Amino acid sequence: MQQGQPSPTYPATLSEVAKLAGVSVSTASKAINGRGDVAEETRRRVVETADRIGFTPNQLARSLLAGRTGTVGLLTSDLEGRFVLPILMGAEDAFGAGQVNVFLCDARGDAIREQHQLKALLNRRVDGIIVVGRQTDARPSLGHSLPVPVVYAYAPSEDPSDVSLTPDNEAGGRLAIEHLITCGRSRIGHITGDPSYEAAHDRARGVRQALDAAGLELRGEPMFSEWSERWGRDAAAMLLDQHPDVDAIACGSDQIARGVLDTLRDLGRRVPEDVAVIGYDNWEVLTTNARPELTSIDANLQQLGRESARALFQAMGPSPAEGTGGVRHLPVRLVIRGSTIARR
Amino acid sequence: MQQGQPSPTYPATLSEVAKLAGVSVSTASKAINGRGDVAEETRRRVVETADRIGFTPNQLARSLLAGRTGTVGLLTSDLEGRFVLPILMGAEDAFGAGQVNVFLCDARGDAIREQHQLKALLNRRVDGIIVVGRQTDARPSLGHSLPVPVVYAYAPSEDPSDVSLTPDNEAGGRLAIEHLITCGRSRIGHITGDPSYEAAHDRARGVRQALDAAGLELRGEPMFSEWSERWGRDAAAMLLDQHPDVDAIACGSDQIARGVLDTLRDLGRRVPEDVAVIGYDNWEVLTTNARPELTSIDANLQQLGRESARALFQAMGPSPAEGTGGVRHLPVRLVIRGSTIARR
DNA sequence: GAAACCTTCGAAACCCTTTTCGGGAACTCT
DNA sequence: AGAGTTCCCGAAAAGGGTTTCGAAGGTTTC
Repeated sequence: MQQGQPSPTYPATLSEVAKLAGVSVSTASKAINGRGDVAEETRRRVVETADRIGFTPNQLARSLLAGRTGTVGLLTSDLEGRFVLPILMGAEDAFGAGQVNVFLCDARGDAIREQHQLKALLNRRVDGIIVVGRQTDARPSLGHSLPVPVVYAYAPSEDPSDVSLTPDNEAGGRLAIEHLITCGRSRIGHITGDPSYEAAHDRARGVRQALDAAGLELRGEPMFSEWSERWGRDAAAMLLDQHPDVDAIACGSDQIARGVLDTLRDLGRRVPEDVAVIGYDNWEVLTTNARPELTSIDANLQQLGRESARALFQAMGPSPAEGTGGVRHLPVRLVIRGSTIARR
Repeated sequence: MQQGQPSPTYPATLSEVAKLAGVSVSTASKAINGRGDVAEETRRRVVETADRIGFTPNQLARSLLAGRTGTVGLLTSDLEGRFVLPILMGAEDAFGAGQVNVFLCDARGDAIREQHQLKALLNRRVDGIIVVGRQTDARPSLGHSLPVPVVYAYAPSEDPSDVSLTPDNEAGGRLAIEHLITCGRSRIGHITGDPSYEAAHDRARGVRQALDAAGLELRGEPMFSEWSERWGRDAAAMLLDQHPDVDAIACGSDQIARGVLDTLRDLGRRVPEDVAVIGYDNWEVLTTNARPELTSIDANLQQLGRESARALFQAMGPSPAEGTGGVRHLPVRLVIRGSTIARR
């Protein structure tokens, strides 16, 4: 079935519309785009014809002429897409759906591949590029010899004259501790992840700052290892062994927090009555299914995406607004659930 | 700093290369693309010049002429990207990185928005479209009046003459049960998710088939509700209450399996010694951090992406190979971990 | 020496749309 | 009636590359 039937071809071209309407291509163009002087009757006839045969202008030809394509490249090395997808959605929002389309390229963490993808994007004449990393550690700049503006999201560029947007992890650490203090806690431990991630140190620094500000001391040292539930379980056991009096644990990720919750349950400590627990990332699949549900810090990634898109848009515009370079740290948000405040 | 310095412009055009090399544009084109008759010495000179000024052909112009753009649209309504990203990566693999670029559009589950995005993709003259759903339930076809081929991945099209690729959930259900039987289990329960998902029923059907084939009976009925840990916990409690003798539980998702594991632990049942547990999806963040690590069924999504890309490529080619329509169910894979076989 | 042939290069058309500019027709004013 | 306006419309160029075809020049053959 269906065979032999030629697949429909692309919509008619402007010249076909013009021929059918009995005008020249230039008149047809002007009639459709509402530009120039075209008699009302002619315009109506052209538009009608265009509608009838389903004419839509070829963006390729339009882009070639205009020098702008209305496309943006999203160059990522975030294999899982936990960061890149909210950012993509935010970008789509900011650009207005359908106005700008996004080429998504995954460099798989490979610098060679990244160069390759970059070149492909430039050959397609994208109007701008957003680079999304998978860590908040600074990454090498793509350089300033590119013909289009670049915005670095999540992972900032090493070059301070680039435009970078990244979540404010330090503020996140502070926010977590301030919340715990508000909940009446004072004997607080901190279990976090891989020490090779700057995010871990930034959050730990925020934790310290908030504790200092409140005149409190951390129970033990911040515990670094890896971003896993397993480590969360093990670390919680160690922490409770050395500091049995802790009444709150701030965690560097939701995964770690899940592990911490497991250990607390195993040891018969009630959450949040005996020990409050707060996670980080607000990864819903983990937070909303925990027992009890997990309070967490949300990095507002979709917002980050919107802001990145806005910054790029700004840089793509006619007046690129000098001096906007540097790393912008975007605010994070506390999401309160049952692991820090008992359900009434 | 940096201000006043004009941002670098796009690379030189072919005519500039031609002028510098002292030849015509047509000769330059032929020299660079290795076509036509060009003297070796001339070719060398042109290529050298092109390299020197960093010439790369403008894909827009090339596409306009060729009628093919080397771009593909990925139209998704999978908000979380759990399915779309492996598929995207598989597609990139199959196309060859840099050869084909992918426009990723998120329709947010809105049909109007989908039409909008579709139109935008067609105006950009994509060579083909992959539609990715977030469920394996059949979805409305985009129709056959499109100028480019369409492949439906994960969510098949309702129209059997469309090309659809989806994981074989029935086989997955069978595979899970066969594995449990191999592990020596015979008193098996099945806890699964939202009954409005066809995937839940397909998997349950596979479970039945494998049990029938082995002459076994399911303990109780398959339990449907939602794809959450919470439901997994509650359902496991109910199942163990009514059928205390179960020695294995097949779960409809990894989230449910995590909940089941929690309840088993609370009730003091050892896993896998007393009760074996198997999940579904092989969502690594959940499976590898469970206690014990969770055996699961992997839908091979990256493979699905590769196959989708291949199918699209085939359909995009000169001989679209009639009669390839219909739903292809791709094989799934068992990933064995500690929740079904005790560590030695 | 002329005819036939080969090699190499360039002019021009083409893809599709937008925009500029000029010209024709109708109309108004003196 | 002739000059000056106004109103529409179309020819042409531009954007950057590819391809076809013909021409120029040199070489071989009779």
